Amino acid sequence: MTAAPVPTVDLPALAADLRISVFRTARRLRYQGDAGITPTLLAALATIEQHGPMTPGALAAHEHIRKPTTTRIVGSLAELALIERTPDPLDGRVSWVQITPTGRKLLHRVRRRHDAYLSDRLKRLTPDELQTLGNAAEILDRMTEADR
Amino acid sequence: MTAAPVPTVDLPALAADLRISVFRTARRLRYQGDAGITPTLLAALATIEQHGPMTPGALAAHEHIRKPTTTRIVGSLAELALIERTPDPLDGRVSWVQITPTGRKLLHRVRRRHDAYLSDRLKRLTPDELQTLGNAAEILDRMTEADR
DNA sequence: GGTGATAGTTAGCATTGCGAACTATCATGT
DNA sequence: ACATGATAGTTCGCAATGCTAACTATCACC
Repeated sequence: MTAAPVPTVDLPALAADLRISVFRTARRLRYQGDAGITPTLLAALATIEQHGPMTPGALAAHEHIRKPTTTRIVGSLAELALIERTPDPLDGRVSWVQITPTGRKLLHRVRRRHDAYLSDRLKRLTPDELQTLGNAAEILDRMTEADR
Repeated sequence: MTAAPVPTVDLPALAADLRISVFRTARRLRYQGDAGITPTLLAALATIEQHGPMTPGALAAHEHIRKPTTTRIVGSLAELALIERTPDPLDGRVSWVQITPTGRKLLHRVRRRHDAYLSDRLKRLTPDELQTLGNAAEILDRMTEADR
């Protein structure tokens, strides 16, 4: 299945294909996902764990979402006791959010066992294909991170 | 950049990573560029063009969406004059939708030049990385198509 | 002609993104 | 000290997009 090297890549075509593939896959994942947590919250929680304590503003920048959206996400995560908010002692405007043990546990549990839909489908792929998807995930992350 | 072959693939971890990456990328794409038609409508329109005249039910199956969602999408596309509905002459329950010249024009225009955001970012990648993304798109399509 | 299956619609809900406008706090210049 | 403007976060309301449940209309079949 490994295609021969391509001399010239058709960028617009790749862009169109990728857009539709990613969009459709995301739609499926949103509604097939179990995990007990929505993709939006999961992504935010993962970011908070990965970067340690951070302000809502920093979270917004990382997730590429606007501040009002962040407010709601942080509120939801806090209500689920997955994160904790503490006010900044020096600057009364800012607050800090960090993951709680509960949040960490959920995150790890989700990572380990709760992705049945996706895992089932991944199981049918070859190691090469899995490798490709892993690399692609990393590339997508880097790509969408690149404009700040 | 090409990682060494991995003996055992951590499937759940890959699933979690992929879920988050795809989700975040989709979110970025949804709110970037465009100006004219939403990703949902675009994907549906592309399917209708690709498969020729089809019933709303067939569209639902293809896009993996439910019938009420299809009703709304078809309604929106028809209102924009991008598709046309005609009743089935033999079966009073079914109707057929097909793309109009206007719809085809929009679709092609969008394909050609509306992906500036994505193309810009793709431009910064190496040919290897582009190849990986192209392969990944194909794998994702195959993977999400596989359960009907 | 009655019964159950099928195609599509309507109604209502939840999630998740946005922008505009607001509050509270801080920093700065006079 | 204090007005002015910048910054962090919130509230509000809107729009898109998915769902389920329940409905209508039509068909297929005995």
